[in-house]
Amino acid sequence: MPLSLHNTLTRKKEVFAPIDAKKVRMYVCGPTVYDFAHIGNARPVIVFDVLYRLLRHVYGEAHVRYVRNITDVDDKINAAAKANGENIRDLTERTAKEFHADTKALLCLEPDVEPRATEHIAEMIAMIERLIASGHAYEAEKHVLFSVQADKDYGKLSHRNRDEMIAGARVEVAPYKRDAADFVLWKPSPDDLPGWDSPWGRGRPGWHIECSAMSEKHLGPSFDIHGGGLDLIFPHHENEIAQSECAHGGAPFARYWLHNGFLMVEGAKMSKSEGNFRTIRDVLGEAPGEAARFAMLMGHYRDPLDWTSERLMQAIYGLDRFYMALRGIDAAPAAIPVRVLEALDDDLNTPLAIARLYELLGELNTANTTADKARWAGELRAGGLLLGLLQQDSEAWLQGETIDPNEISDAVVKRLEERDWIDEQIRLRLAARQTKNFAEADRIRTDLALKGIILEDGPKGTTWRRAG
RNA sequence: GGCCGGAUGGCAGAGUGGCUAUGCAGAGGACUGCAAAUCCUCGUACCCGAGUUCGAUUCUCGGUUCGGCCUCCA
Repeated sequence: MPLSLHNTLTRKKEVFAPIDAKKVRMYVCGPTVYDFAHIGNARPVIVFDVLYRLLRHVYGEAHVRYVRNITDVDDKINAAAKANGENIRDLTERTAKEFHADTKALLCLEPDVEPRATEHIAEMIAMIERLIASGHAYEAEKHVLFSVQADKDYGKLSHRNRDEMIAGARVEVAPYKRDAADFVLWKPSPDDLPGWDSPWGRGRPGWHIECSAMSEKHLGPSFDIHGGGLDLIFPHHENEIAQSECAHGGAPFARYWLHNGFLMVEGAKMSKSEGNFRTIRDVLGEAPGEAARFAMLMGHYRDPLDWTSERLMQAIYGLDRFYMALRGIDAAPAAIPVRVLEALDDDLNTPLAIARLYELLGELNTANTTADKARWAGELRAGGLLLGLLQQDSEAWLQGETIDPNEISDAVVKRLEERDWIDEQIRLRLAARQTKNFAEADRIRTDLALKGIILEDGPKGTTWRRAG
């Protein structure tokens, strides 16, 4: 079954066919680095990571190029830097670093290229000049504006026409605009804000132009997939299309547009005033990154997703079951199971893919022979691969984070001591059981349970894990 | 006001014009010194109304409701 993706451009599911199968190209709008990323920002990062993994599987790792930008020039950044009295550059560097730590914890692969807006100012200026030359943009009072009337295709992504846009009550018409729908490509910067010399004076770019300039540089004028949040369809992506296609003499920009749905927290829209604002860092304090990732993929990427503690608990419990079943089994190498691939091929149906993983779990748990167990464990591991799940060691998941012996710290020493202590308790309990002193054995079990350690007696001896 | 997307059992969440989703929770059973894990068995479903059809949760229309976007804001 071929890979099919829902294309916002046509509002239909279409079979995916890249321009060049040897060079599949994807661009995803990345973060504006002014503060910790929130859990809503994590959604596209995880979703498109799954798509990236899938594309690499289908076309080969060397034949996929994934570009995700970092917006490091923006009015929100300027405002945030002013608010904390921080140097703008320091703020963007620090925030970008935190973002990388977050994505790593969420088990996302790094994009092939992560261009920054401030490093592509020259490309943006060049593109703006081309737009002016071709009559699609004009200068007015040190601003450069894109002329919507000059683009007959304007509105094809969001499916709205110019009149409908003007009908919106919230349009504010700047006096220098020829048309209310025109948007800024370049605007003047005062001395206390970031700015670059340009043919129109010292200034900074408008929001949309960076993606057009960076995608052109790193992927070429036409490429395969462009992704981002649903809220970016209009105006951001619509304007990107306008800029790029007009700058490229009408050559089609991205062919498949993918948009992930919105995220709510505990049934309500996430906002600082509601008190339910949740950063990725907050979530990582509540659960391991793999659980957050699993929780995110439990919903289909285009549907709204309600981020609740209940969902996170279910994800943790689900991973507990998978890793418990995989524990102690030497998984046989396996290809990605067809049933999982099929689910993902159908417009990234991750909830169905997860259901298929549960089917494999059932097979594993009911397998009778060592060979069968090895086989199903292998399929399960392989099935988790494209989802970025089930790749770690079972003990590491069940007993807490892995301990890096190279990292000597009080915390690590304490954890190692705790492990020795637990092993000792298990030995004592075993001795008690052998003399049928069950009261003592149960006392040890209860004692550990109170500390969140669950003992499990198996045919090969007693193992332990932390309670979810 | 305009454009768009949802609505499935207690919860999460797939899918289909007639036939088991899957997971959690719940009920019963097996196994077990206890526990954990696992296995087996069992309820409860497709927002409302009309239409198309032999038959609709699945298609069409209308309604209700939730959510998103409507210009510098992820």
